[in-house]
Amino acid sequence: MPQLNGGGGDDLGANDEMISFKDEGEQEEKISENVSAERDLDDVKSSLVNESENNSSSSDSEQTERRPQTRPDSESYEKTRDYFSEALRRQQDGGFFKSPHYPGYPFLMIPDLTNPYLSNGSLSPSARTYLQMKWPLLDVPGSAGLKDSRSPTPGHLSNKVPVVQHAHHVHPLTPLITYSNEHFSPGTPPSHLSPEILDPKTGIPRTPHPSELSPYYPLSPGAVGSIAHPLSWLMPQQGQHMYSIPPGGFRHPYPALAMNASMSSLVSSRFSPHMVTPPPHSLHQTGIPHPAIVSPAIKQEPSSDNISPSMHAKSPVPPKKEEDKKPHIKKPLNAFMLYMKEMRAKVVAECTLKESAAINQILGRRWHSLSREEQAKYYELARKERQLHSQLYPGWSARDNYGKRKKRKRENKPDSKPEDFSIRTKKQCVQYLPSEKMCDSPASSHGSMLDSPATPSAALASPAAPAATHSEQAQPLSLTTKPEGRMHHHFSLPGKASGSTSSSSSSSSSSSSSQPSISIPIGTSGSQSNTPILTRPIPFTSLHPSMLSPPSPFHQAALHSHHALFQSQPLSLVTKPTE
DNA sequence: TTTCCTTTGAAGTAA
DNA sequence: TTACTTCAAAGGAAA
Repeated sequence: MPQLNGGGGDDLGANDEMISFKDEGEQEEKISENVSAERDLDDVKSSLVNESENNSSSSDSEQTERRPQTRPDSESYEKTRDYFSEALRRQQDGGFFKSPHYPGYPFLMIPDLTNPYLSNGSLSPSARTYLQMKWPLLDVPGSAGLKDSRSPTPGHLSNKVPVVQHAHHVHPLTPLITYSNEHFSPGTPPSHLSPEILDPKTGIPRTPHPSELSPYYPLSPGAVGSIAHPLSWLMPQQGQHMYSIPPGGFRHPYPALAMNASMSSLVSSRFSPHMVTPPPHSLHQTGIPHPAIVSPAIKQEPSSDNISPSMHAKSPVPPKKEEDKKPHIKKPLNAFMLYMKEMRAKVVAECTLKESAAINQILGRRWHSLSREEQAKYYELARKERQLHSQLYPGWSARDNYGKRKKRKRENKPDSKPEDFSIRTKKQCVQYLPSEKMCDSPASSHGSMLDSPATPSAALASPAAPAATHSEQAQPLSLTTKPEGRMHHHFSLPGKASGSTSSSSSSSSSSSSSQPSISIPIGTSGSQSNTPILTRPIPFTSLHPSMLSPPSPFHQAALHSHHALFQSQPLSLVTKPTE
């Protein structure tokens, strides 16, 4: 098991985030991955060709058209974020991470800047990218960056899937750039790096109008004039603050001073000037969003009672008004979210599915099918994101976002029996994954959490709950059926159960079981419960046959086909009486 | 137009 | 410490 950095206190997600599982299908998966990698490599190549073609032509008019001048901030940076995610994916698929140099760090997170050169003496692409991110004005050999003055912007991205890839420009930490990729995007250099843009019609370089900065600096309509200088981020003494500081958010008077060296190096390229001198108030002066910031205008999440007391206390402006201006700082993405962002497009392309719920189910299974190394890189990314986020918003707390989203109607109705899952599940189990579209994840065939009885609990182990308790591991695989109508086939596995799953379970449990559904035990947080009582109903048809429980002939057939898997695991069939 | 769905993980709260 | 809740992304579906 790869050890991540010895696991210090701040090393969230390192050792304990490893999900250890393996099954007999892993080899096969690897093979297919290699094939896929080759294919993706070809994609990268072709995309690069397309990119140059697009660059040389003014054919991005379509993209330009779909790029509103006053694009919502969030959209812009989300696109950019996607862009990076996609780029990251391609870079990975391109084999960049196929052979991690550091077993303990299977995911090469940060190039060794002290030696950002490849063995042959050339500057590694990632290092180049990083250098450019770190020192945007640094003229890095290799043309990786500055040539991008004309490179496509996030606006070139399609709505769903980034079209243009800059795989060779993108740093593996691209998800981290989400907090500032508008400004430091390697593939989309900020305007201060390329003060000239090409007139799409004439091709003549010209100074962009502020409104044209939106792809890079998605400005809120009223904030355009706030930009003092394109290089203001490098000139804090006269520039504006690029990143919004949550009202009352900074409890640390000098957030930048709280940075550790590594983080400051990581962050400095993007944030330091602004971190050093927090703005006098919460307003995002430039309107330049941080990816983690959602303008209230975009995401209406009102009610003054949502504002943290500290915000009330520290802000002279009335809560109502402040609320309007207060940016919504989003939570940093966790590992799975990063993975989702990266893989969603792929899954969508493969499966022709569009419903995110279904996609997410697949992604969830794929997530479990990932090797430890693959997961590790996402955990590491997530860790970096959290670090970066915490450095960016030292005073921010996840609690700040509590109540900003409409509470889901879920959970046990007060008048319903808490243990009655079948009654509790009001909503229909959507047939997310039609059988003919069982574009399944490797998980189902290569050892998803369900298919890996060998080490199921390990596969389900949460980073937060690194090692499933012994009791969990020892728990027999139980199949629980519920008779009739609201029958649930509880395919109970010993498992992880992230604490969050309780919420998921709650929401899921609101699913009606008019269709047979399979319930994956969620328990609670890995070490929290030894008894997987709670189950998460999964749409019956959304599951791979291997995930089906035996009661029905179909289930049995499926089970039979996977008997080998189950043979290795204690199996108990439990019929739950109707309650 | 808003919320739900669905996933996992992180972080928060309550007991 | 444990158990539970909320939110992060995504976008079609449903209300």
